[in-house]
Amino acid sequence: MSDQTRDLYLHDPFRKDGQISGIGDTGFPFYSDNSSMYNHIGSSGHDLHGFDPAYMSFTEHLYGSMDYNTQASPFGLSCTSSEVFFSVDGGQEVGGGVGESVVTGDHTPVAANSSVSSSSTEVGGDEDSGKSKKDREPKVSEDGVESSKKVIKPKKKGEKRQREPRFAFMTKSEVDHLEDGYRWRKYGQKAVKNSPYPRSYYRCTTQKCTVKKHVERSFQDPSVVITTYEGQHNHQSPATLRGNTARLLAPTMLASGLAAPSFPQEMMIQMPPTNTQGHTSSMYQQNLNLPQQLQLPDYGLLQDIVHSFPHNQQP
DNA sequence: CGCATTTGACCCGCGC
DNA sequence: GCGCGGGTCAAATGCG
Repeated sequence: MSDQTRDLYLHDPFRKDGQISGIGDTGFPFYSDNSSMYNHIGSSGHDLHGFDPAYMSFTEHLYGSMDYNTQASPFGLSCTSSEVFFSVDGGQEVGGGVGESVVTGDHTPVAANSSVSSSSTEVGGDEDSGKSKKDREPKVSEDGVESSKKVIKPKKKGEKRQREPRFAFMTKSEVDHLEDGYRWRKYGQKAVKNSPYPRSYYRCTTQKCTVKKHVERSFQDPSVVITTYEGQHNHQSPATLRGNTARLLAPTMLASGLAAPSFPQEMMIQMPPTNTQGHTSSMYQQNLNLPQQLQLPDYGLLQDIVHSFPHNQQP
């Protein structure tokens, strides 16, 4: 292959339809809307500089309006500081798919733009999306003997597997699995190509909740954990039920523009300051992938944040 | 004992 | 069509 850098992107969990999303030097994969307002970021080479302002705005707003004492952090993660890089895969089909990827120096991950073109409009599906493999049934031979191996569930042809909207963000943390107020069960782990660190797959343990997330560590910057959420909780966070109601932003909402938010508001609820496990999580906002017609519900903070970004998405 | 994690195998989509 | 990589399943195992 011509360039090694490209190889780094191969493990991009967001890669879809052959398109590779950009990744910063931490290997963080981002979907980004090519038509988004951050394209300039992607083309500035060492983009930290180019992106910094937006990044600062984002975090500043976060902490400006958030009760920092609660150690609240976006996404309800127990983090103490917050540099957050996150990206959303809203599943919106975006015209023109020229992706740009950026590699930056040092360990500051930087957004890279690429086309999102997330194939299937991910939003369309309800809870069943992404479950195409779910209905596996034990293979039973004609005489009723179950074959040892797993089986294929009947699935309609041409029925493309749909995915829930996803968003990802990076967190500087020593622990892989960040506490976010929900209960998760790990259901798989896979080695990530070109990375010494495995990716872990978690599923919300609440019944009927189909939210999943994967967590992997950046191989470029092992201190950075990349968390990708997929789906929408249909229940309240256990933390919430325990009486914690500090509100946080929903990245989802940022992502949104989506027909339906990927996450309920509960997602923004902060849980108790649980960062006792050594997260130093600073979260890096890497790439905000805002749809053009961003419709912001009444999430004041969110609006602030959004407004802090360059305004070239105005019609 | 019940629940969570580990882990190898399998399925699927995609690129070649 | 084949191979690869991502994602998921489920039996085995571990733990409180």
